[in-house]
Amino acid sequence: MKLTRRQQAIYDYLRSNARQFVYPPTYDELCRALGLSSRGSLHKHIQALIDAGLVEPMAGRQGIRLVEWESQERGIPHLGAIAAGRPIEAISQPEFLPVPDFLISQRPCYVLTVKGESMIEAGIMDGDLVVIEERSVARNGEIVVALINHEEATLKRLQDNHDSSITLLPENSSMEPMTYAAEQVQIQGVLVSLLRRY
Amino acid sequence: MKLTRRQQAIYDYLRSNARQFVYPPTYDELCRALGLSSRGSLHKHIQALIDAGLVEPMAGRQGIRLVEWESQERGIPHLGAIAAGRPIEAISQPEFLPVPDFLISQRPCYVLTVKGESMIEAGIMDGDLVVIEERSVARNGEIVVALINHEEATLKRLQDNHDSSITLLPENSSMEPMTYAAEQVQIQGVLVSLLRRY
DNA sequence: TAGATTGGAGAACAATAGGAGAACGGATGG
DNA sequence: CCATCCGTTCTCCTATTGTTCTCCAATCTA
Repeated sequence: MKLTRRQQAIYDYLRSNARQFVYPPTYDELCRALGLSSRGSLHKHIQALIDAGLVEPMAGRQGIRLVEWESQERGIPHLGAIAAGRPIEAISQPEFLPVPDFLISQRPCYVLTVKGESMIEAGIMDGDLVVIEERSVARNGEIVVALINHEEATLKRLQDNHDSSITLLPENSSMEPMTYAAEQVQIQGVLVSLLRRY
Repeated sequence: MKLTRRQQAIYDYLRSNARQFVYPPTYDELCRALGLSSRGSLHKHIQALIDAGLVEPMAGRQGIRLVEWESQERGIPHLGAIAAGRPIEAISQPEFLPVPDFLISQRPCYVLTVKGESMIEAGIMDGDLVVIEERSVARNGEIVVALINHEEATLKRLQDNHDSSITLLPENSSMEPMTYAAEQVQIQGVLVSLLRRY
């Protein structure tokens, strides 16, 4: 069964913001978060998600509400791999990693696998997992996921030149910094932590 | 069985404040702590937690109350900091970090904070947290916590020269490998993963 | 243009989660 | 034996929550 636009939006919201709610949200809370003023309206959408098997109601029939589909471990989605100069290589079905709280921020996060050596001098190696906070603005010096010309994604240190141009600095002395017009570069997230398995 | 909001909140409270109570708390004490004025109300919630197997009543049937369910994952102990050339600088009271399963090994592990830059070319920076598997033997090429002359601890890559001598390789081109007689070097653990906060 | 679909507002309803408070009975200590 | 303390059980109450309905606007579609 196919979802309507709004149903998809609500489902996406639940998936990416499940972590924000300490306890499973009530309809009222979701309404507020989604900008609705009627529980009845929400209920129709949620019901559609339940019918589609994407969400399930809480066991205790009331007082509390629904739960994310793969409820239990509210992990961070591992969305794919990022290699300098290419779009993010998405995994078809994101895997959810149980990243501990002290390695994530308050806002929605996701995990990417780093491909390549462009940040090697910042201690970010090929194959490392990076936790990225979803954000469209960043401060100078932060390491960001940037989308260039709406197609290439890359992980670089940000340098805002304050003249409508932005320079992305690799941390690899064999690579050159690249400067772009500000409108060519979109910030997609900011590095908050790093995980590496040996 | 899933918990209601209040049950979850009470359970969270018990988990995070278990240490405050020298003796297991009475219902009255819990009521005061939780802002309740009726033991009866509390009892309903506690009973739900008992049914869910999250808490169990004290053996001594009366006078005392419930006990934290011990099976909760405690996490990995953060034992202190390791700086090349010094003993491990222990924290007086180890903090337990909830490290996810995919970042630890089957055997006992602990966490150290890395001080210094001696492994910087292996992507291990000053301030990083390293998860170490407790082990007294290691293979060539593994990164190990080694104790030298029973006093200096250091994190280095291991090279067994197979002639009763061992070389510890820093990953920093401005530092020199050090070679020791095999009996001077004790392996204390092997690096299994790395965590870094930005 | 007419009908169907989608998305939302708001009222009304039934169920219960959550709490208050009283009472009971076992245990304990003097 | 009495005074307490403490877990337990009971009844009663209320605000909140999920649910169902009806009504309406905007958009899509034939």
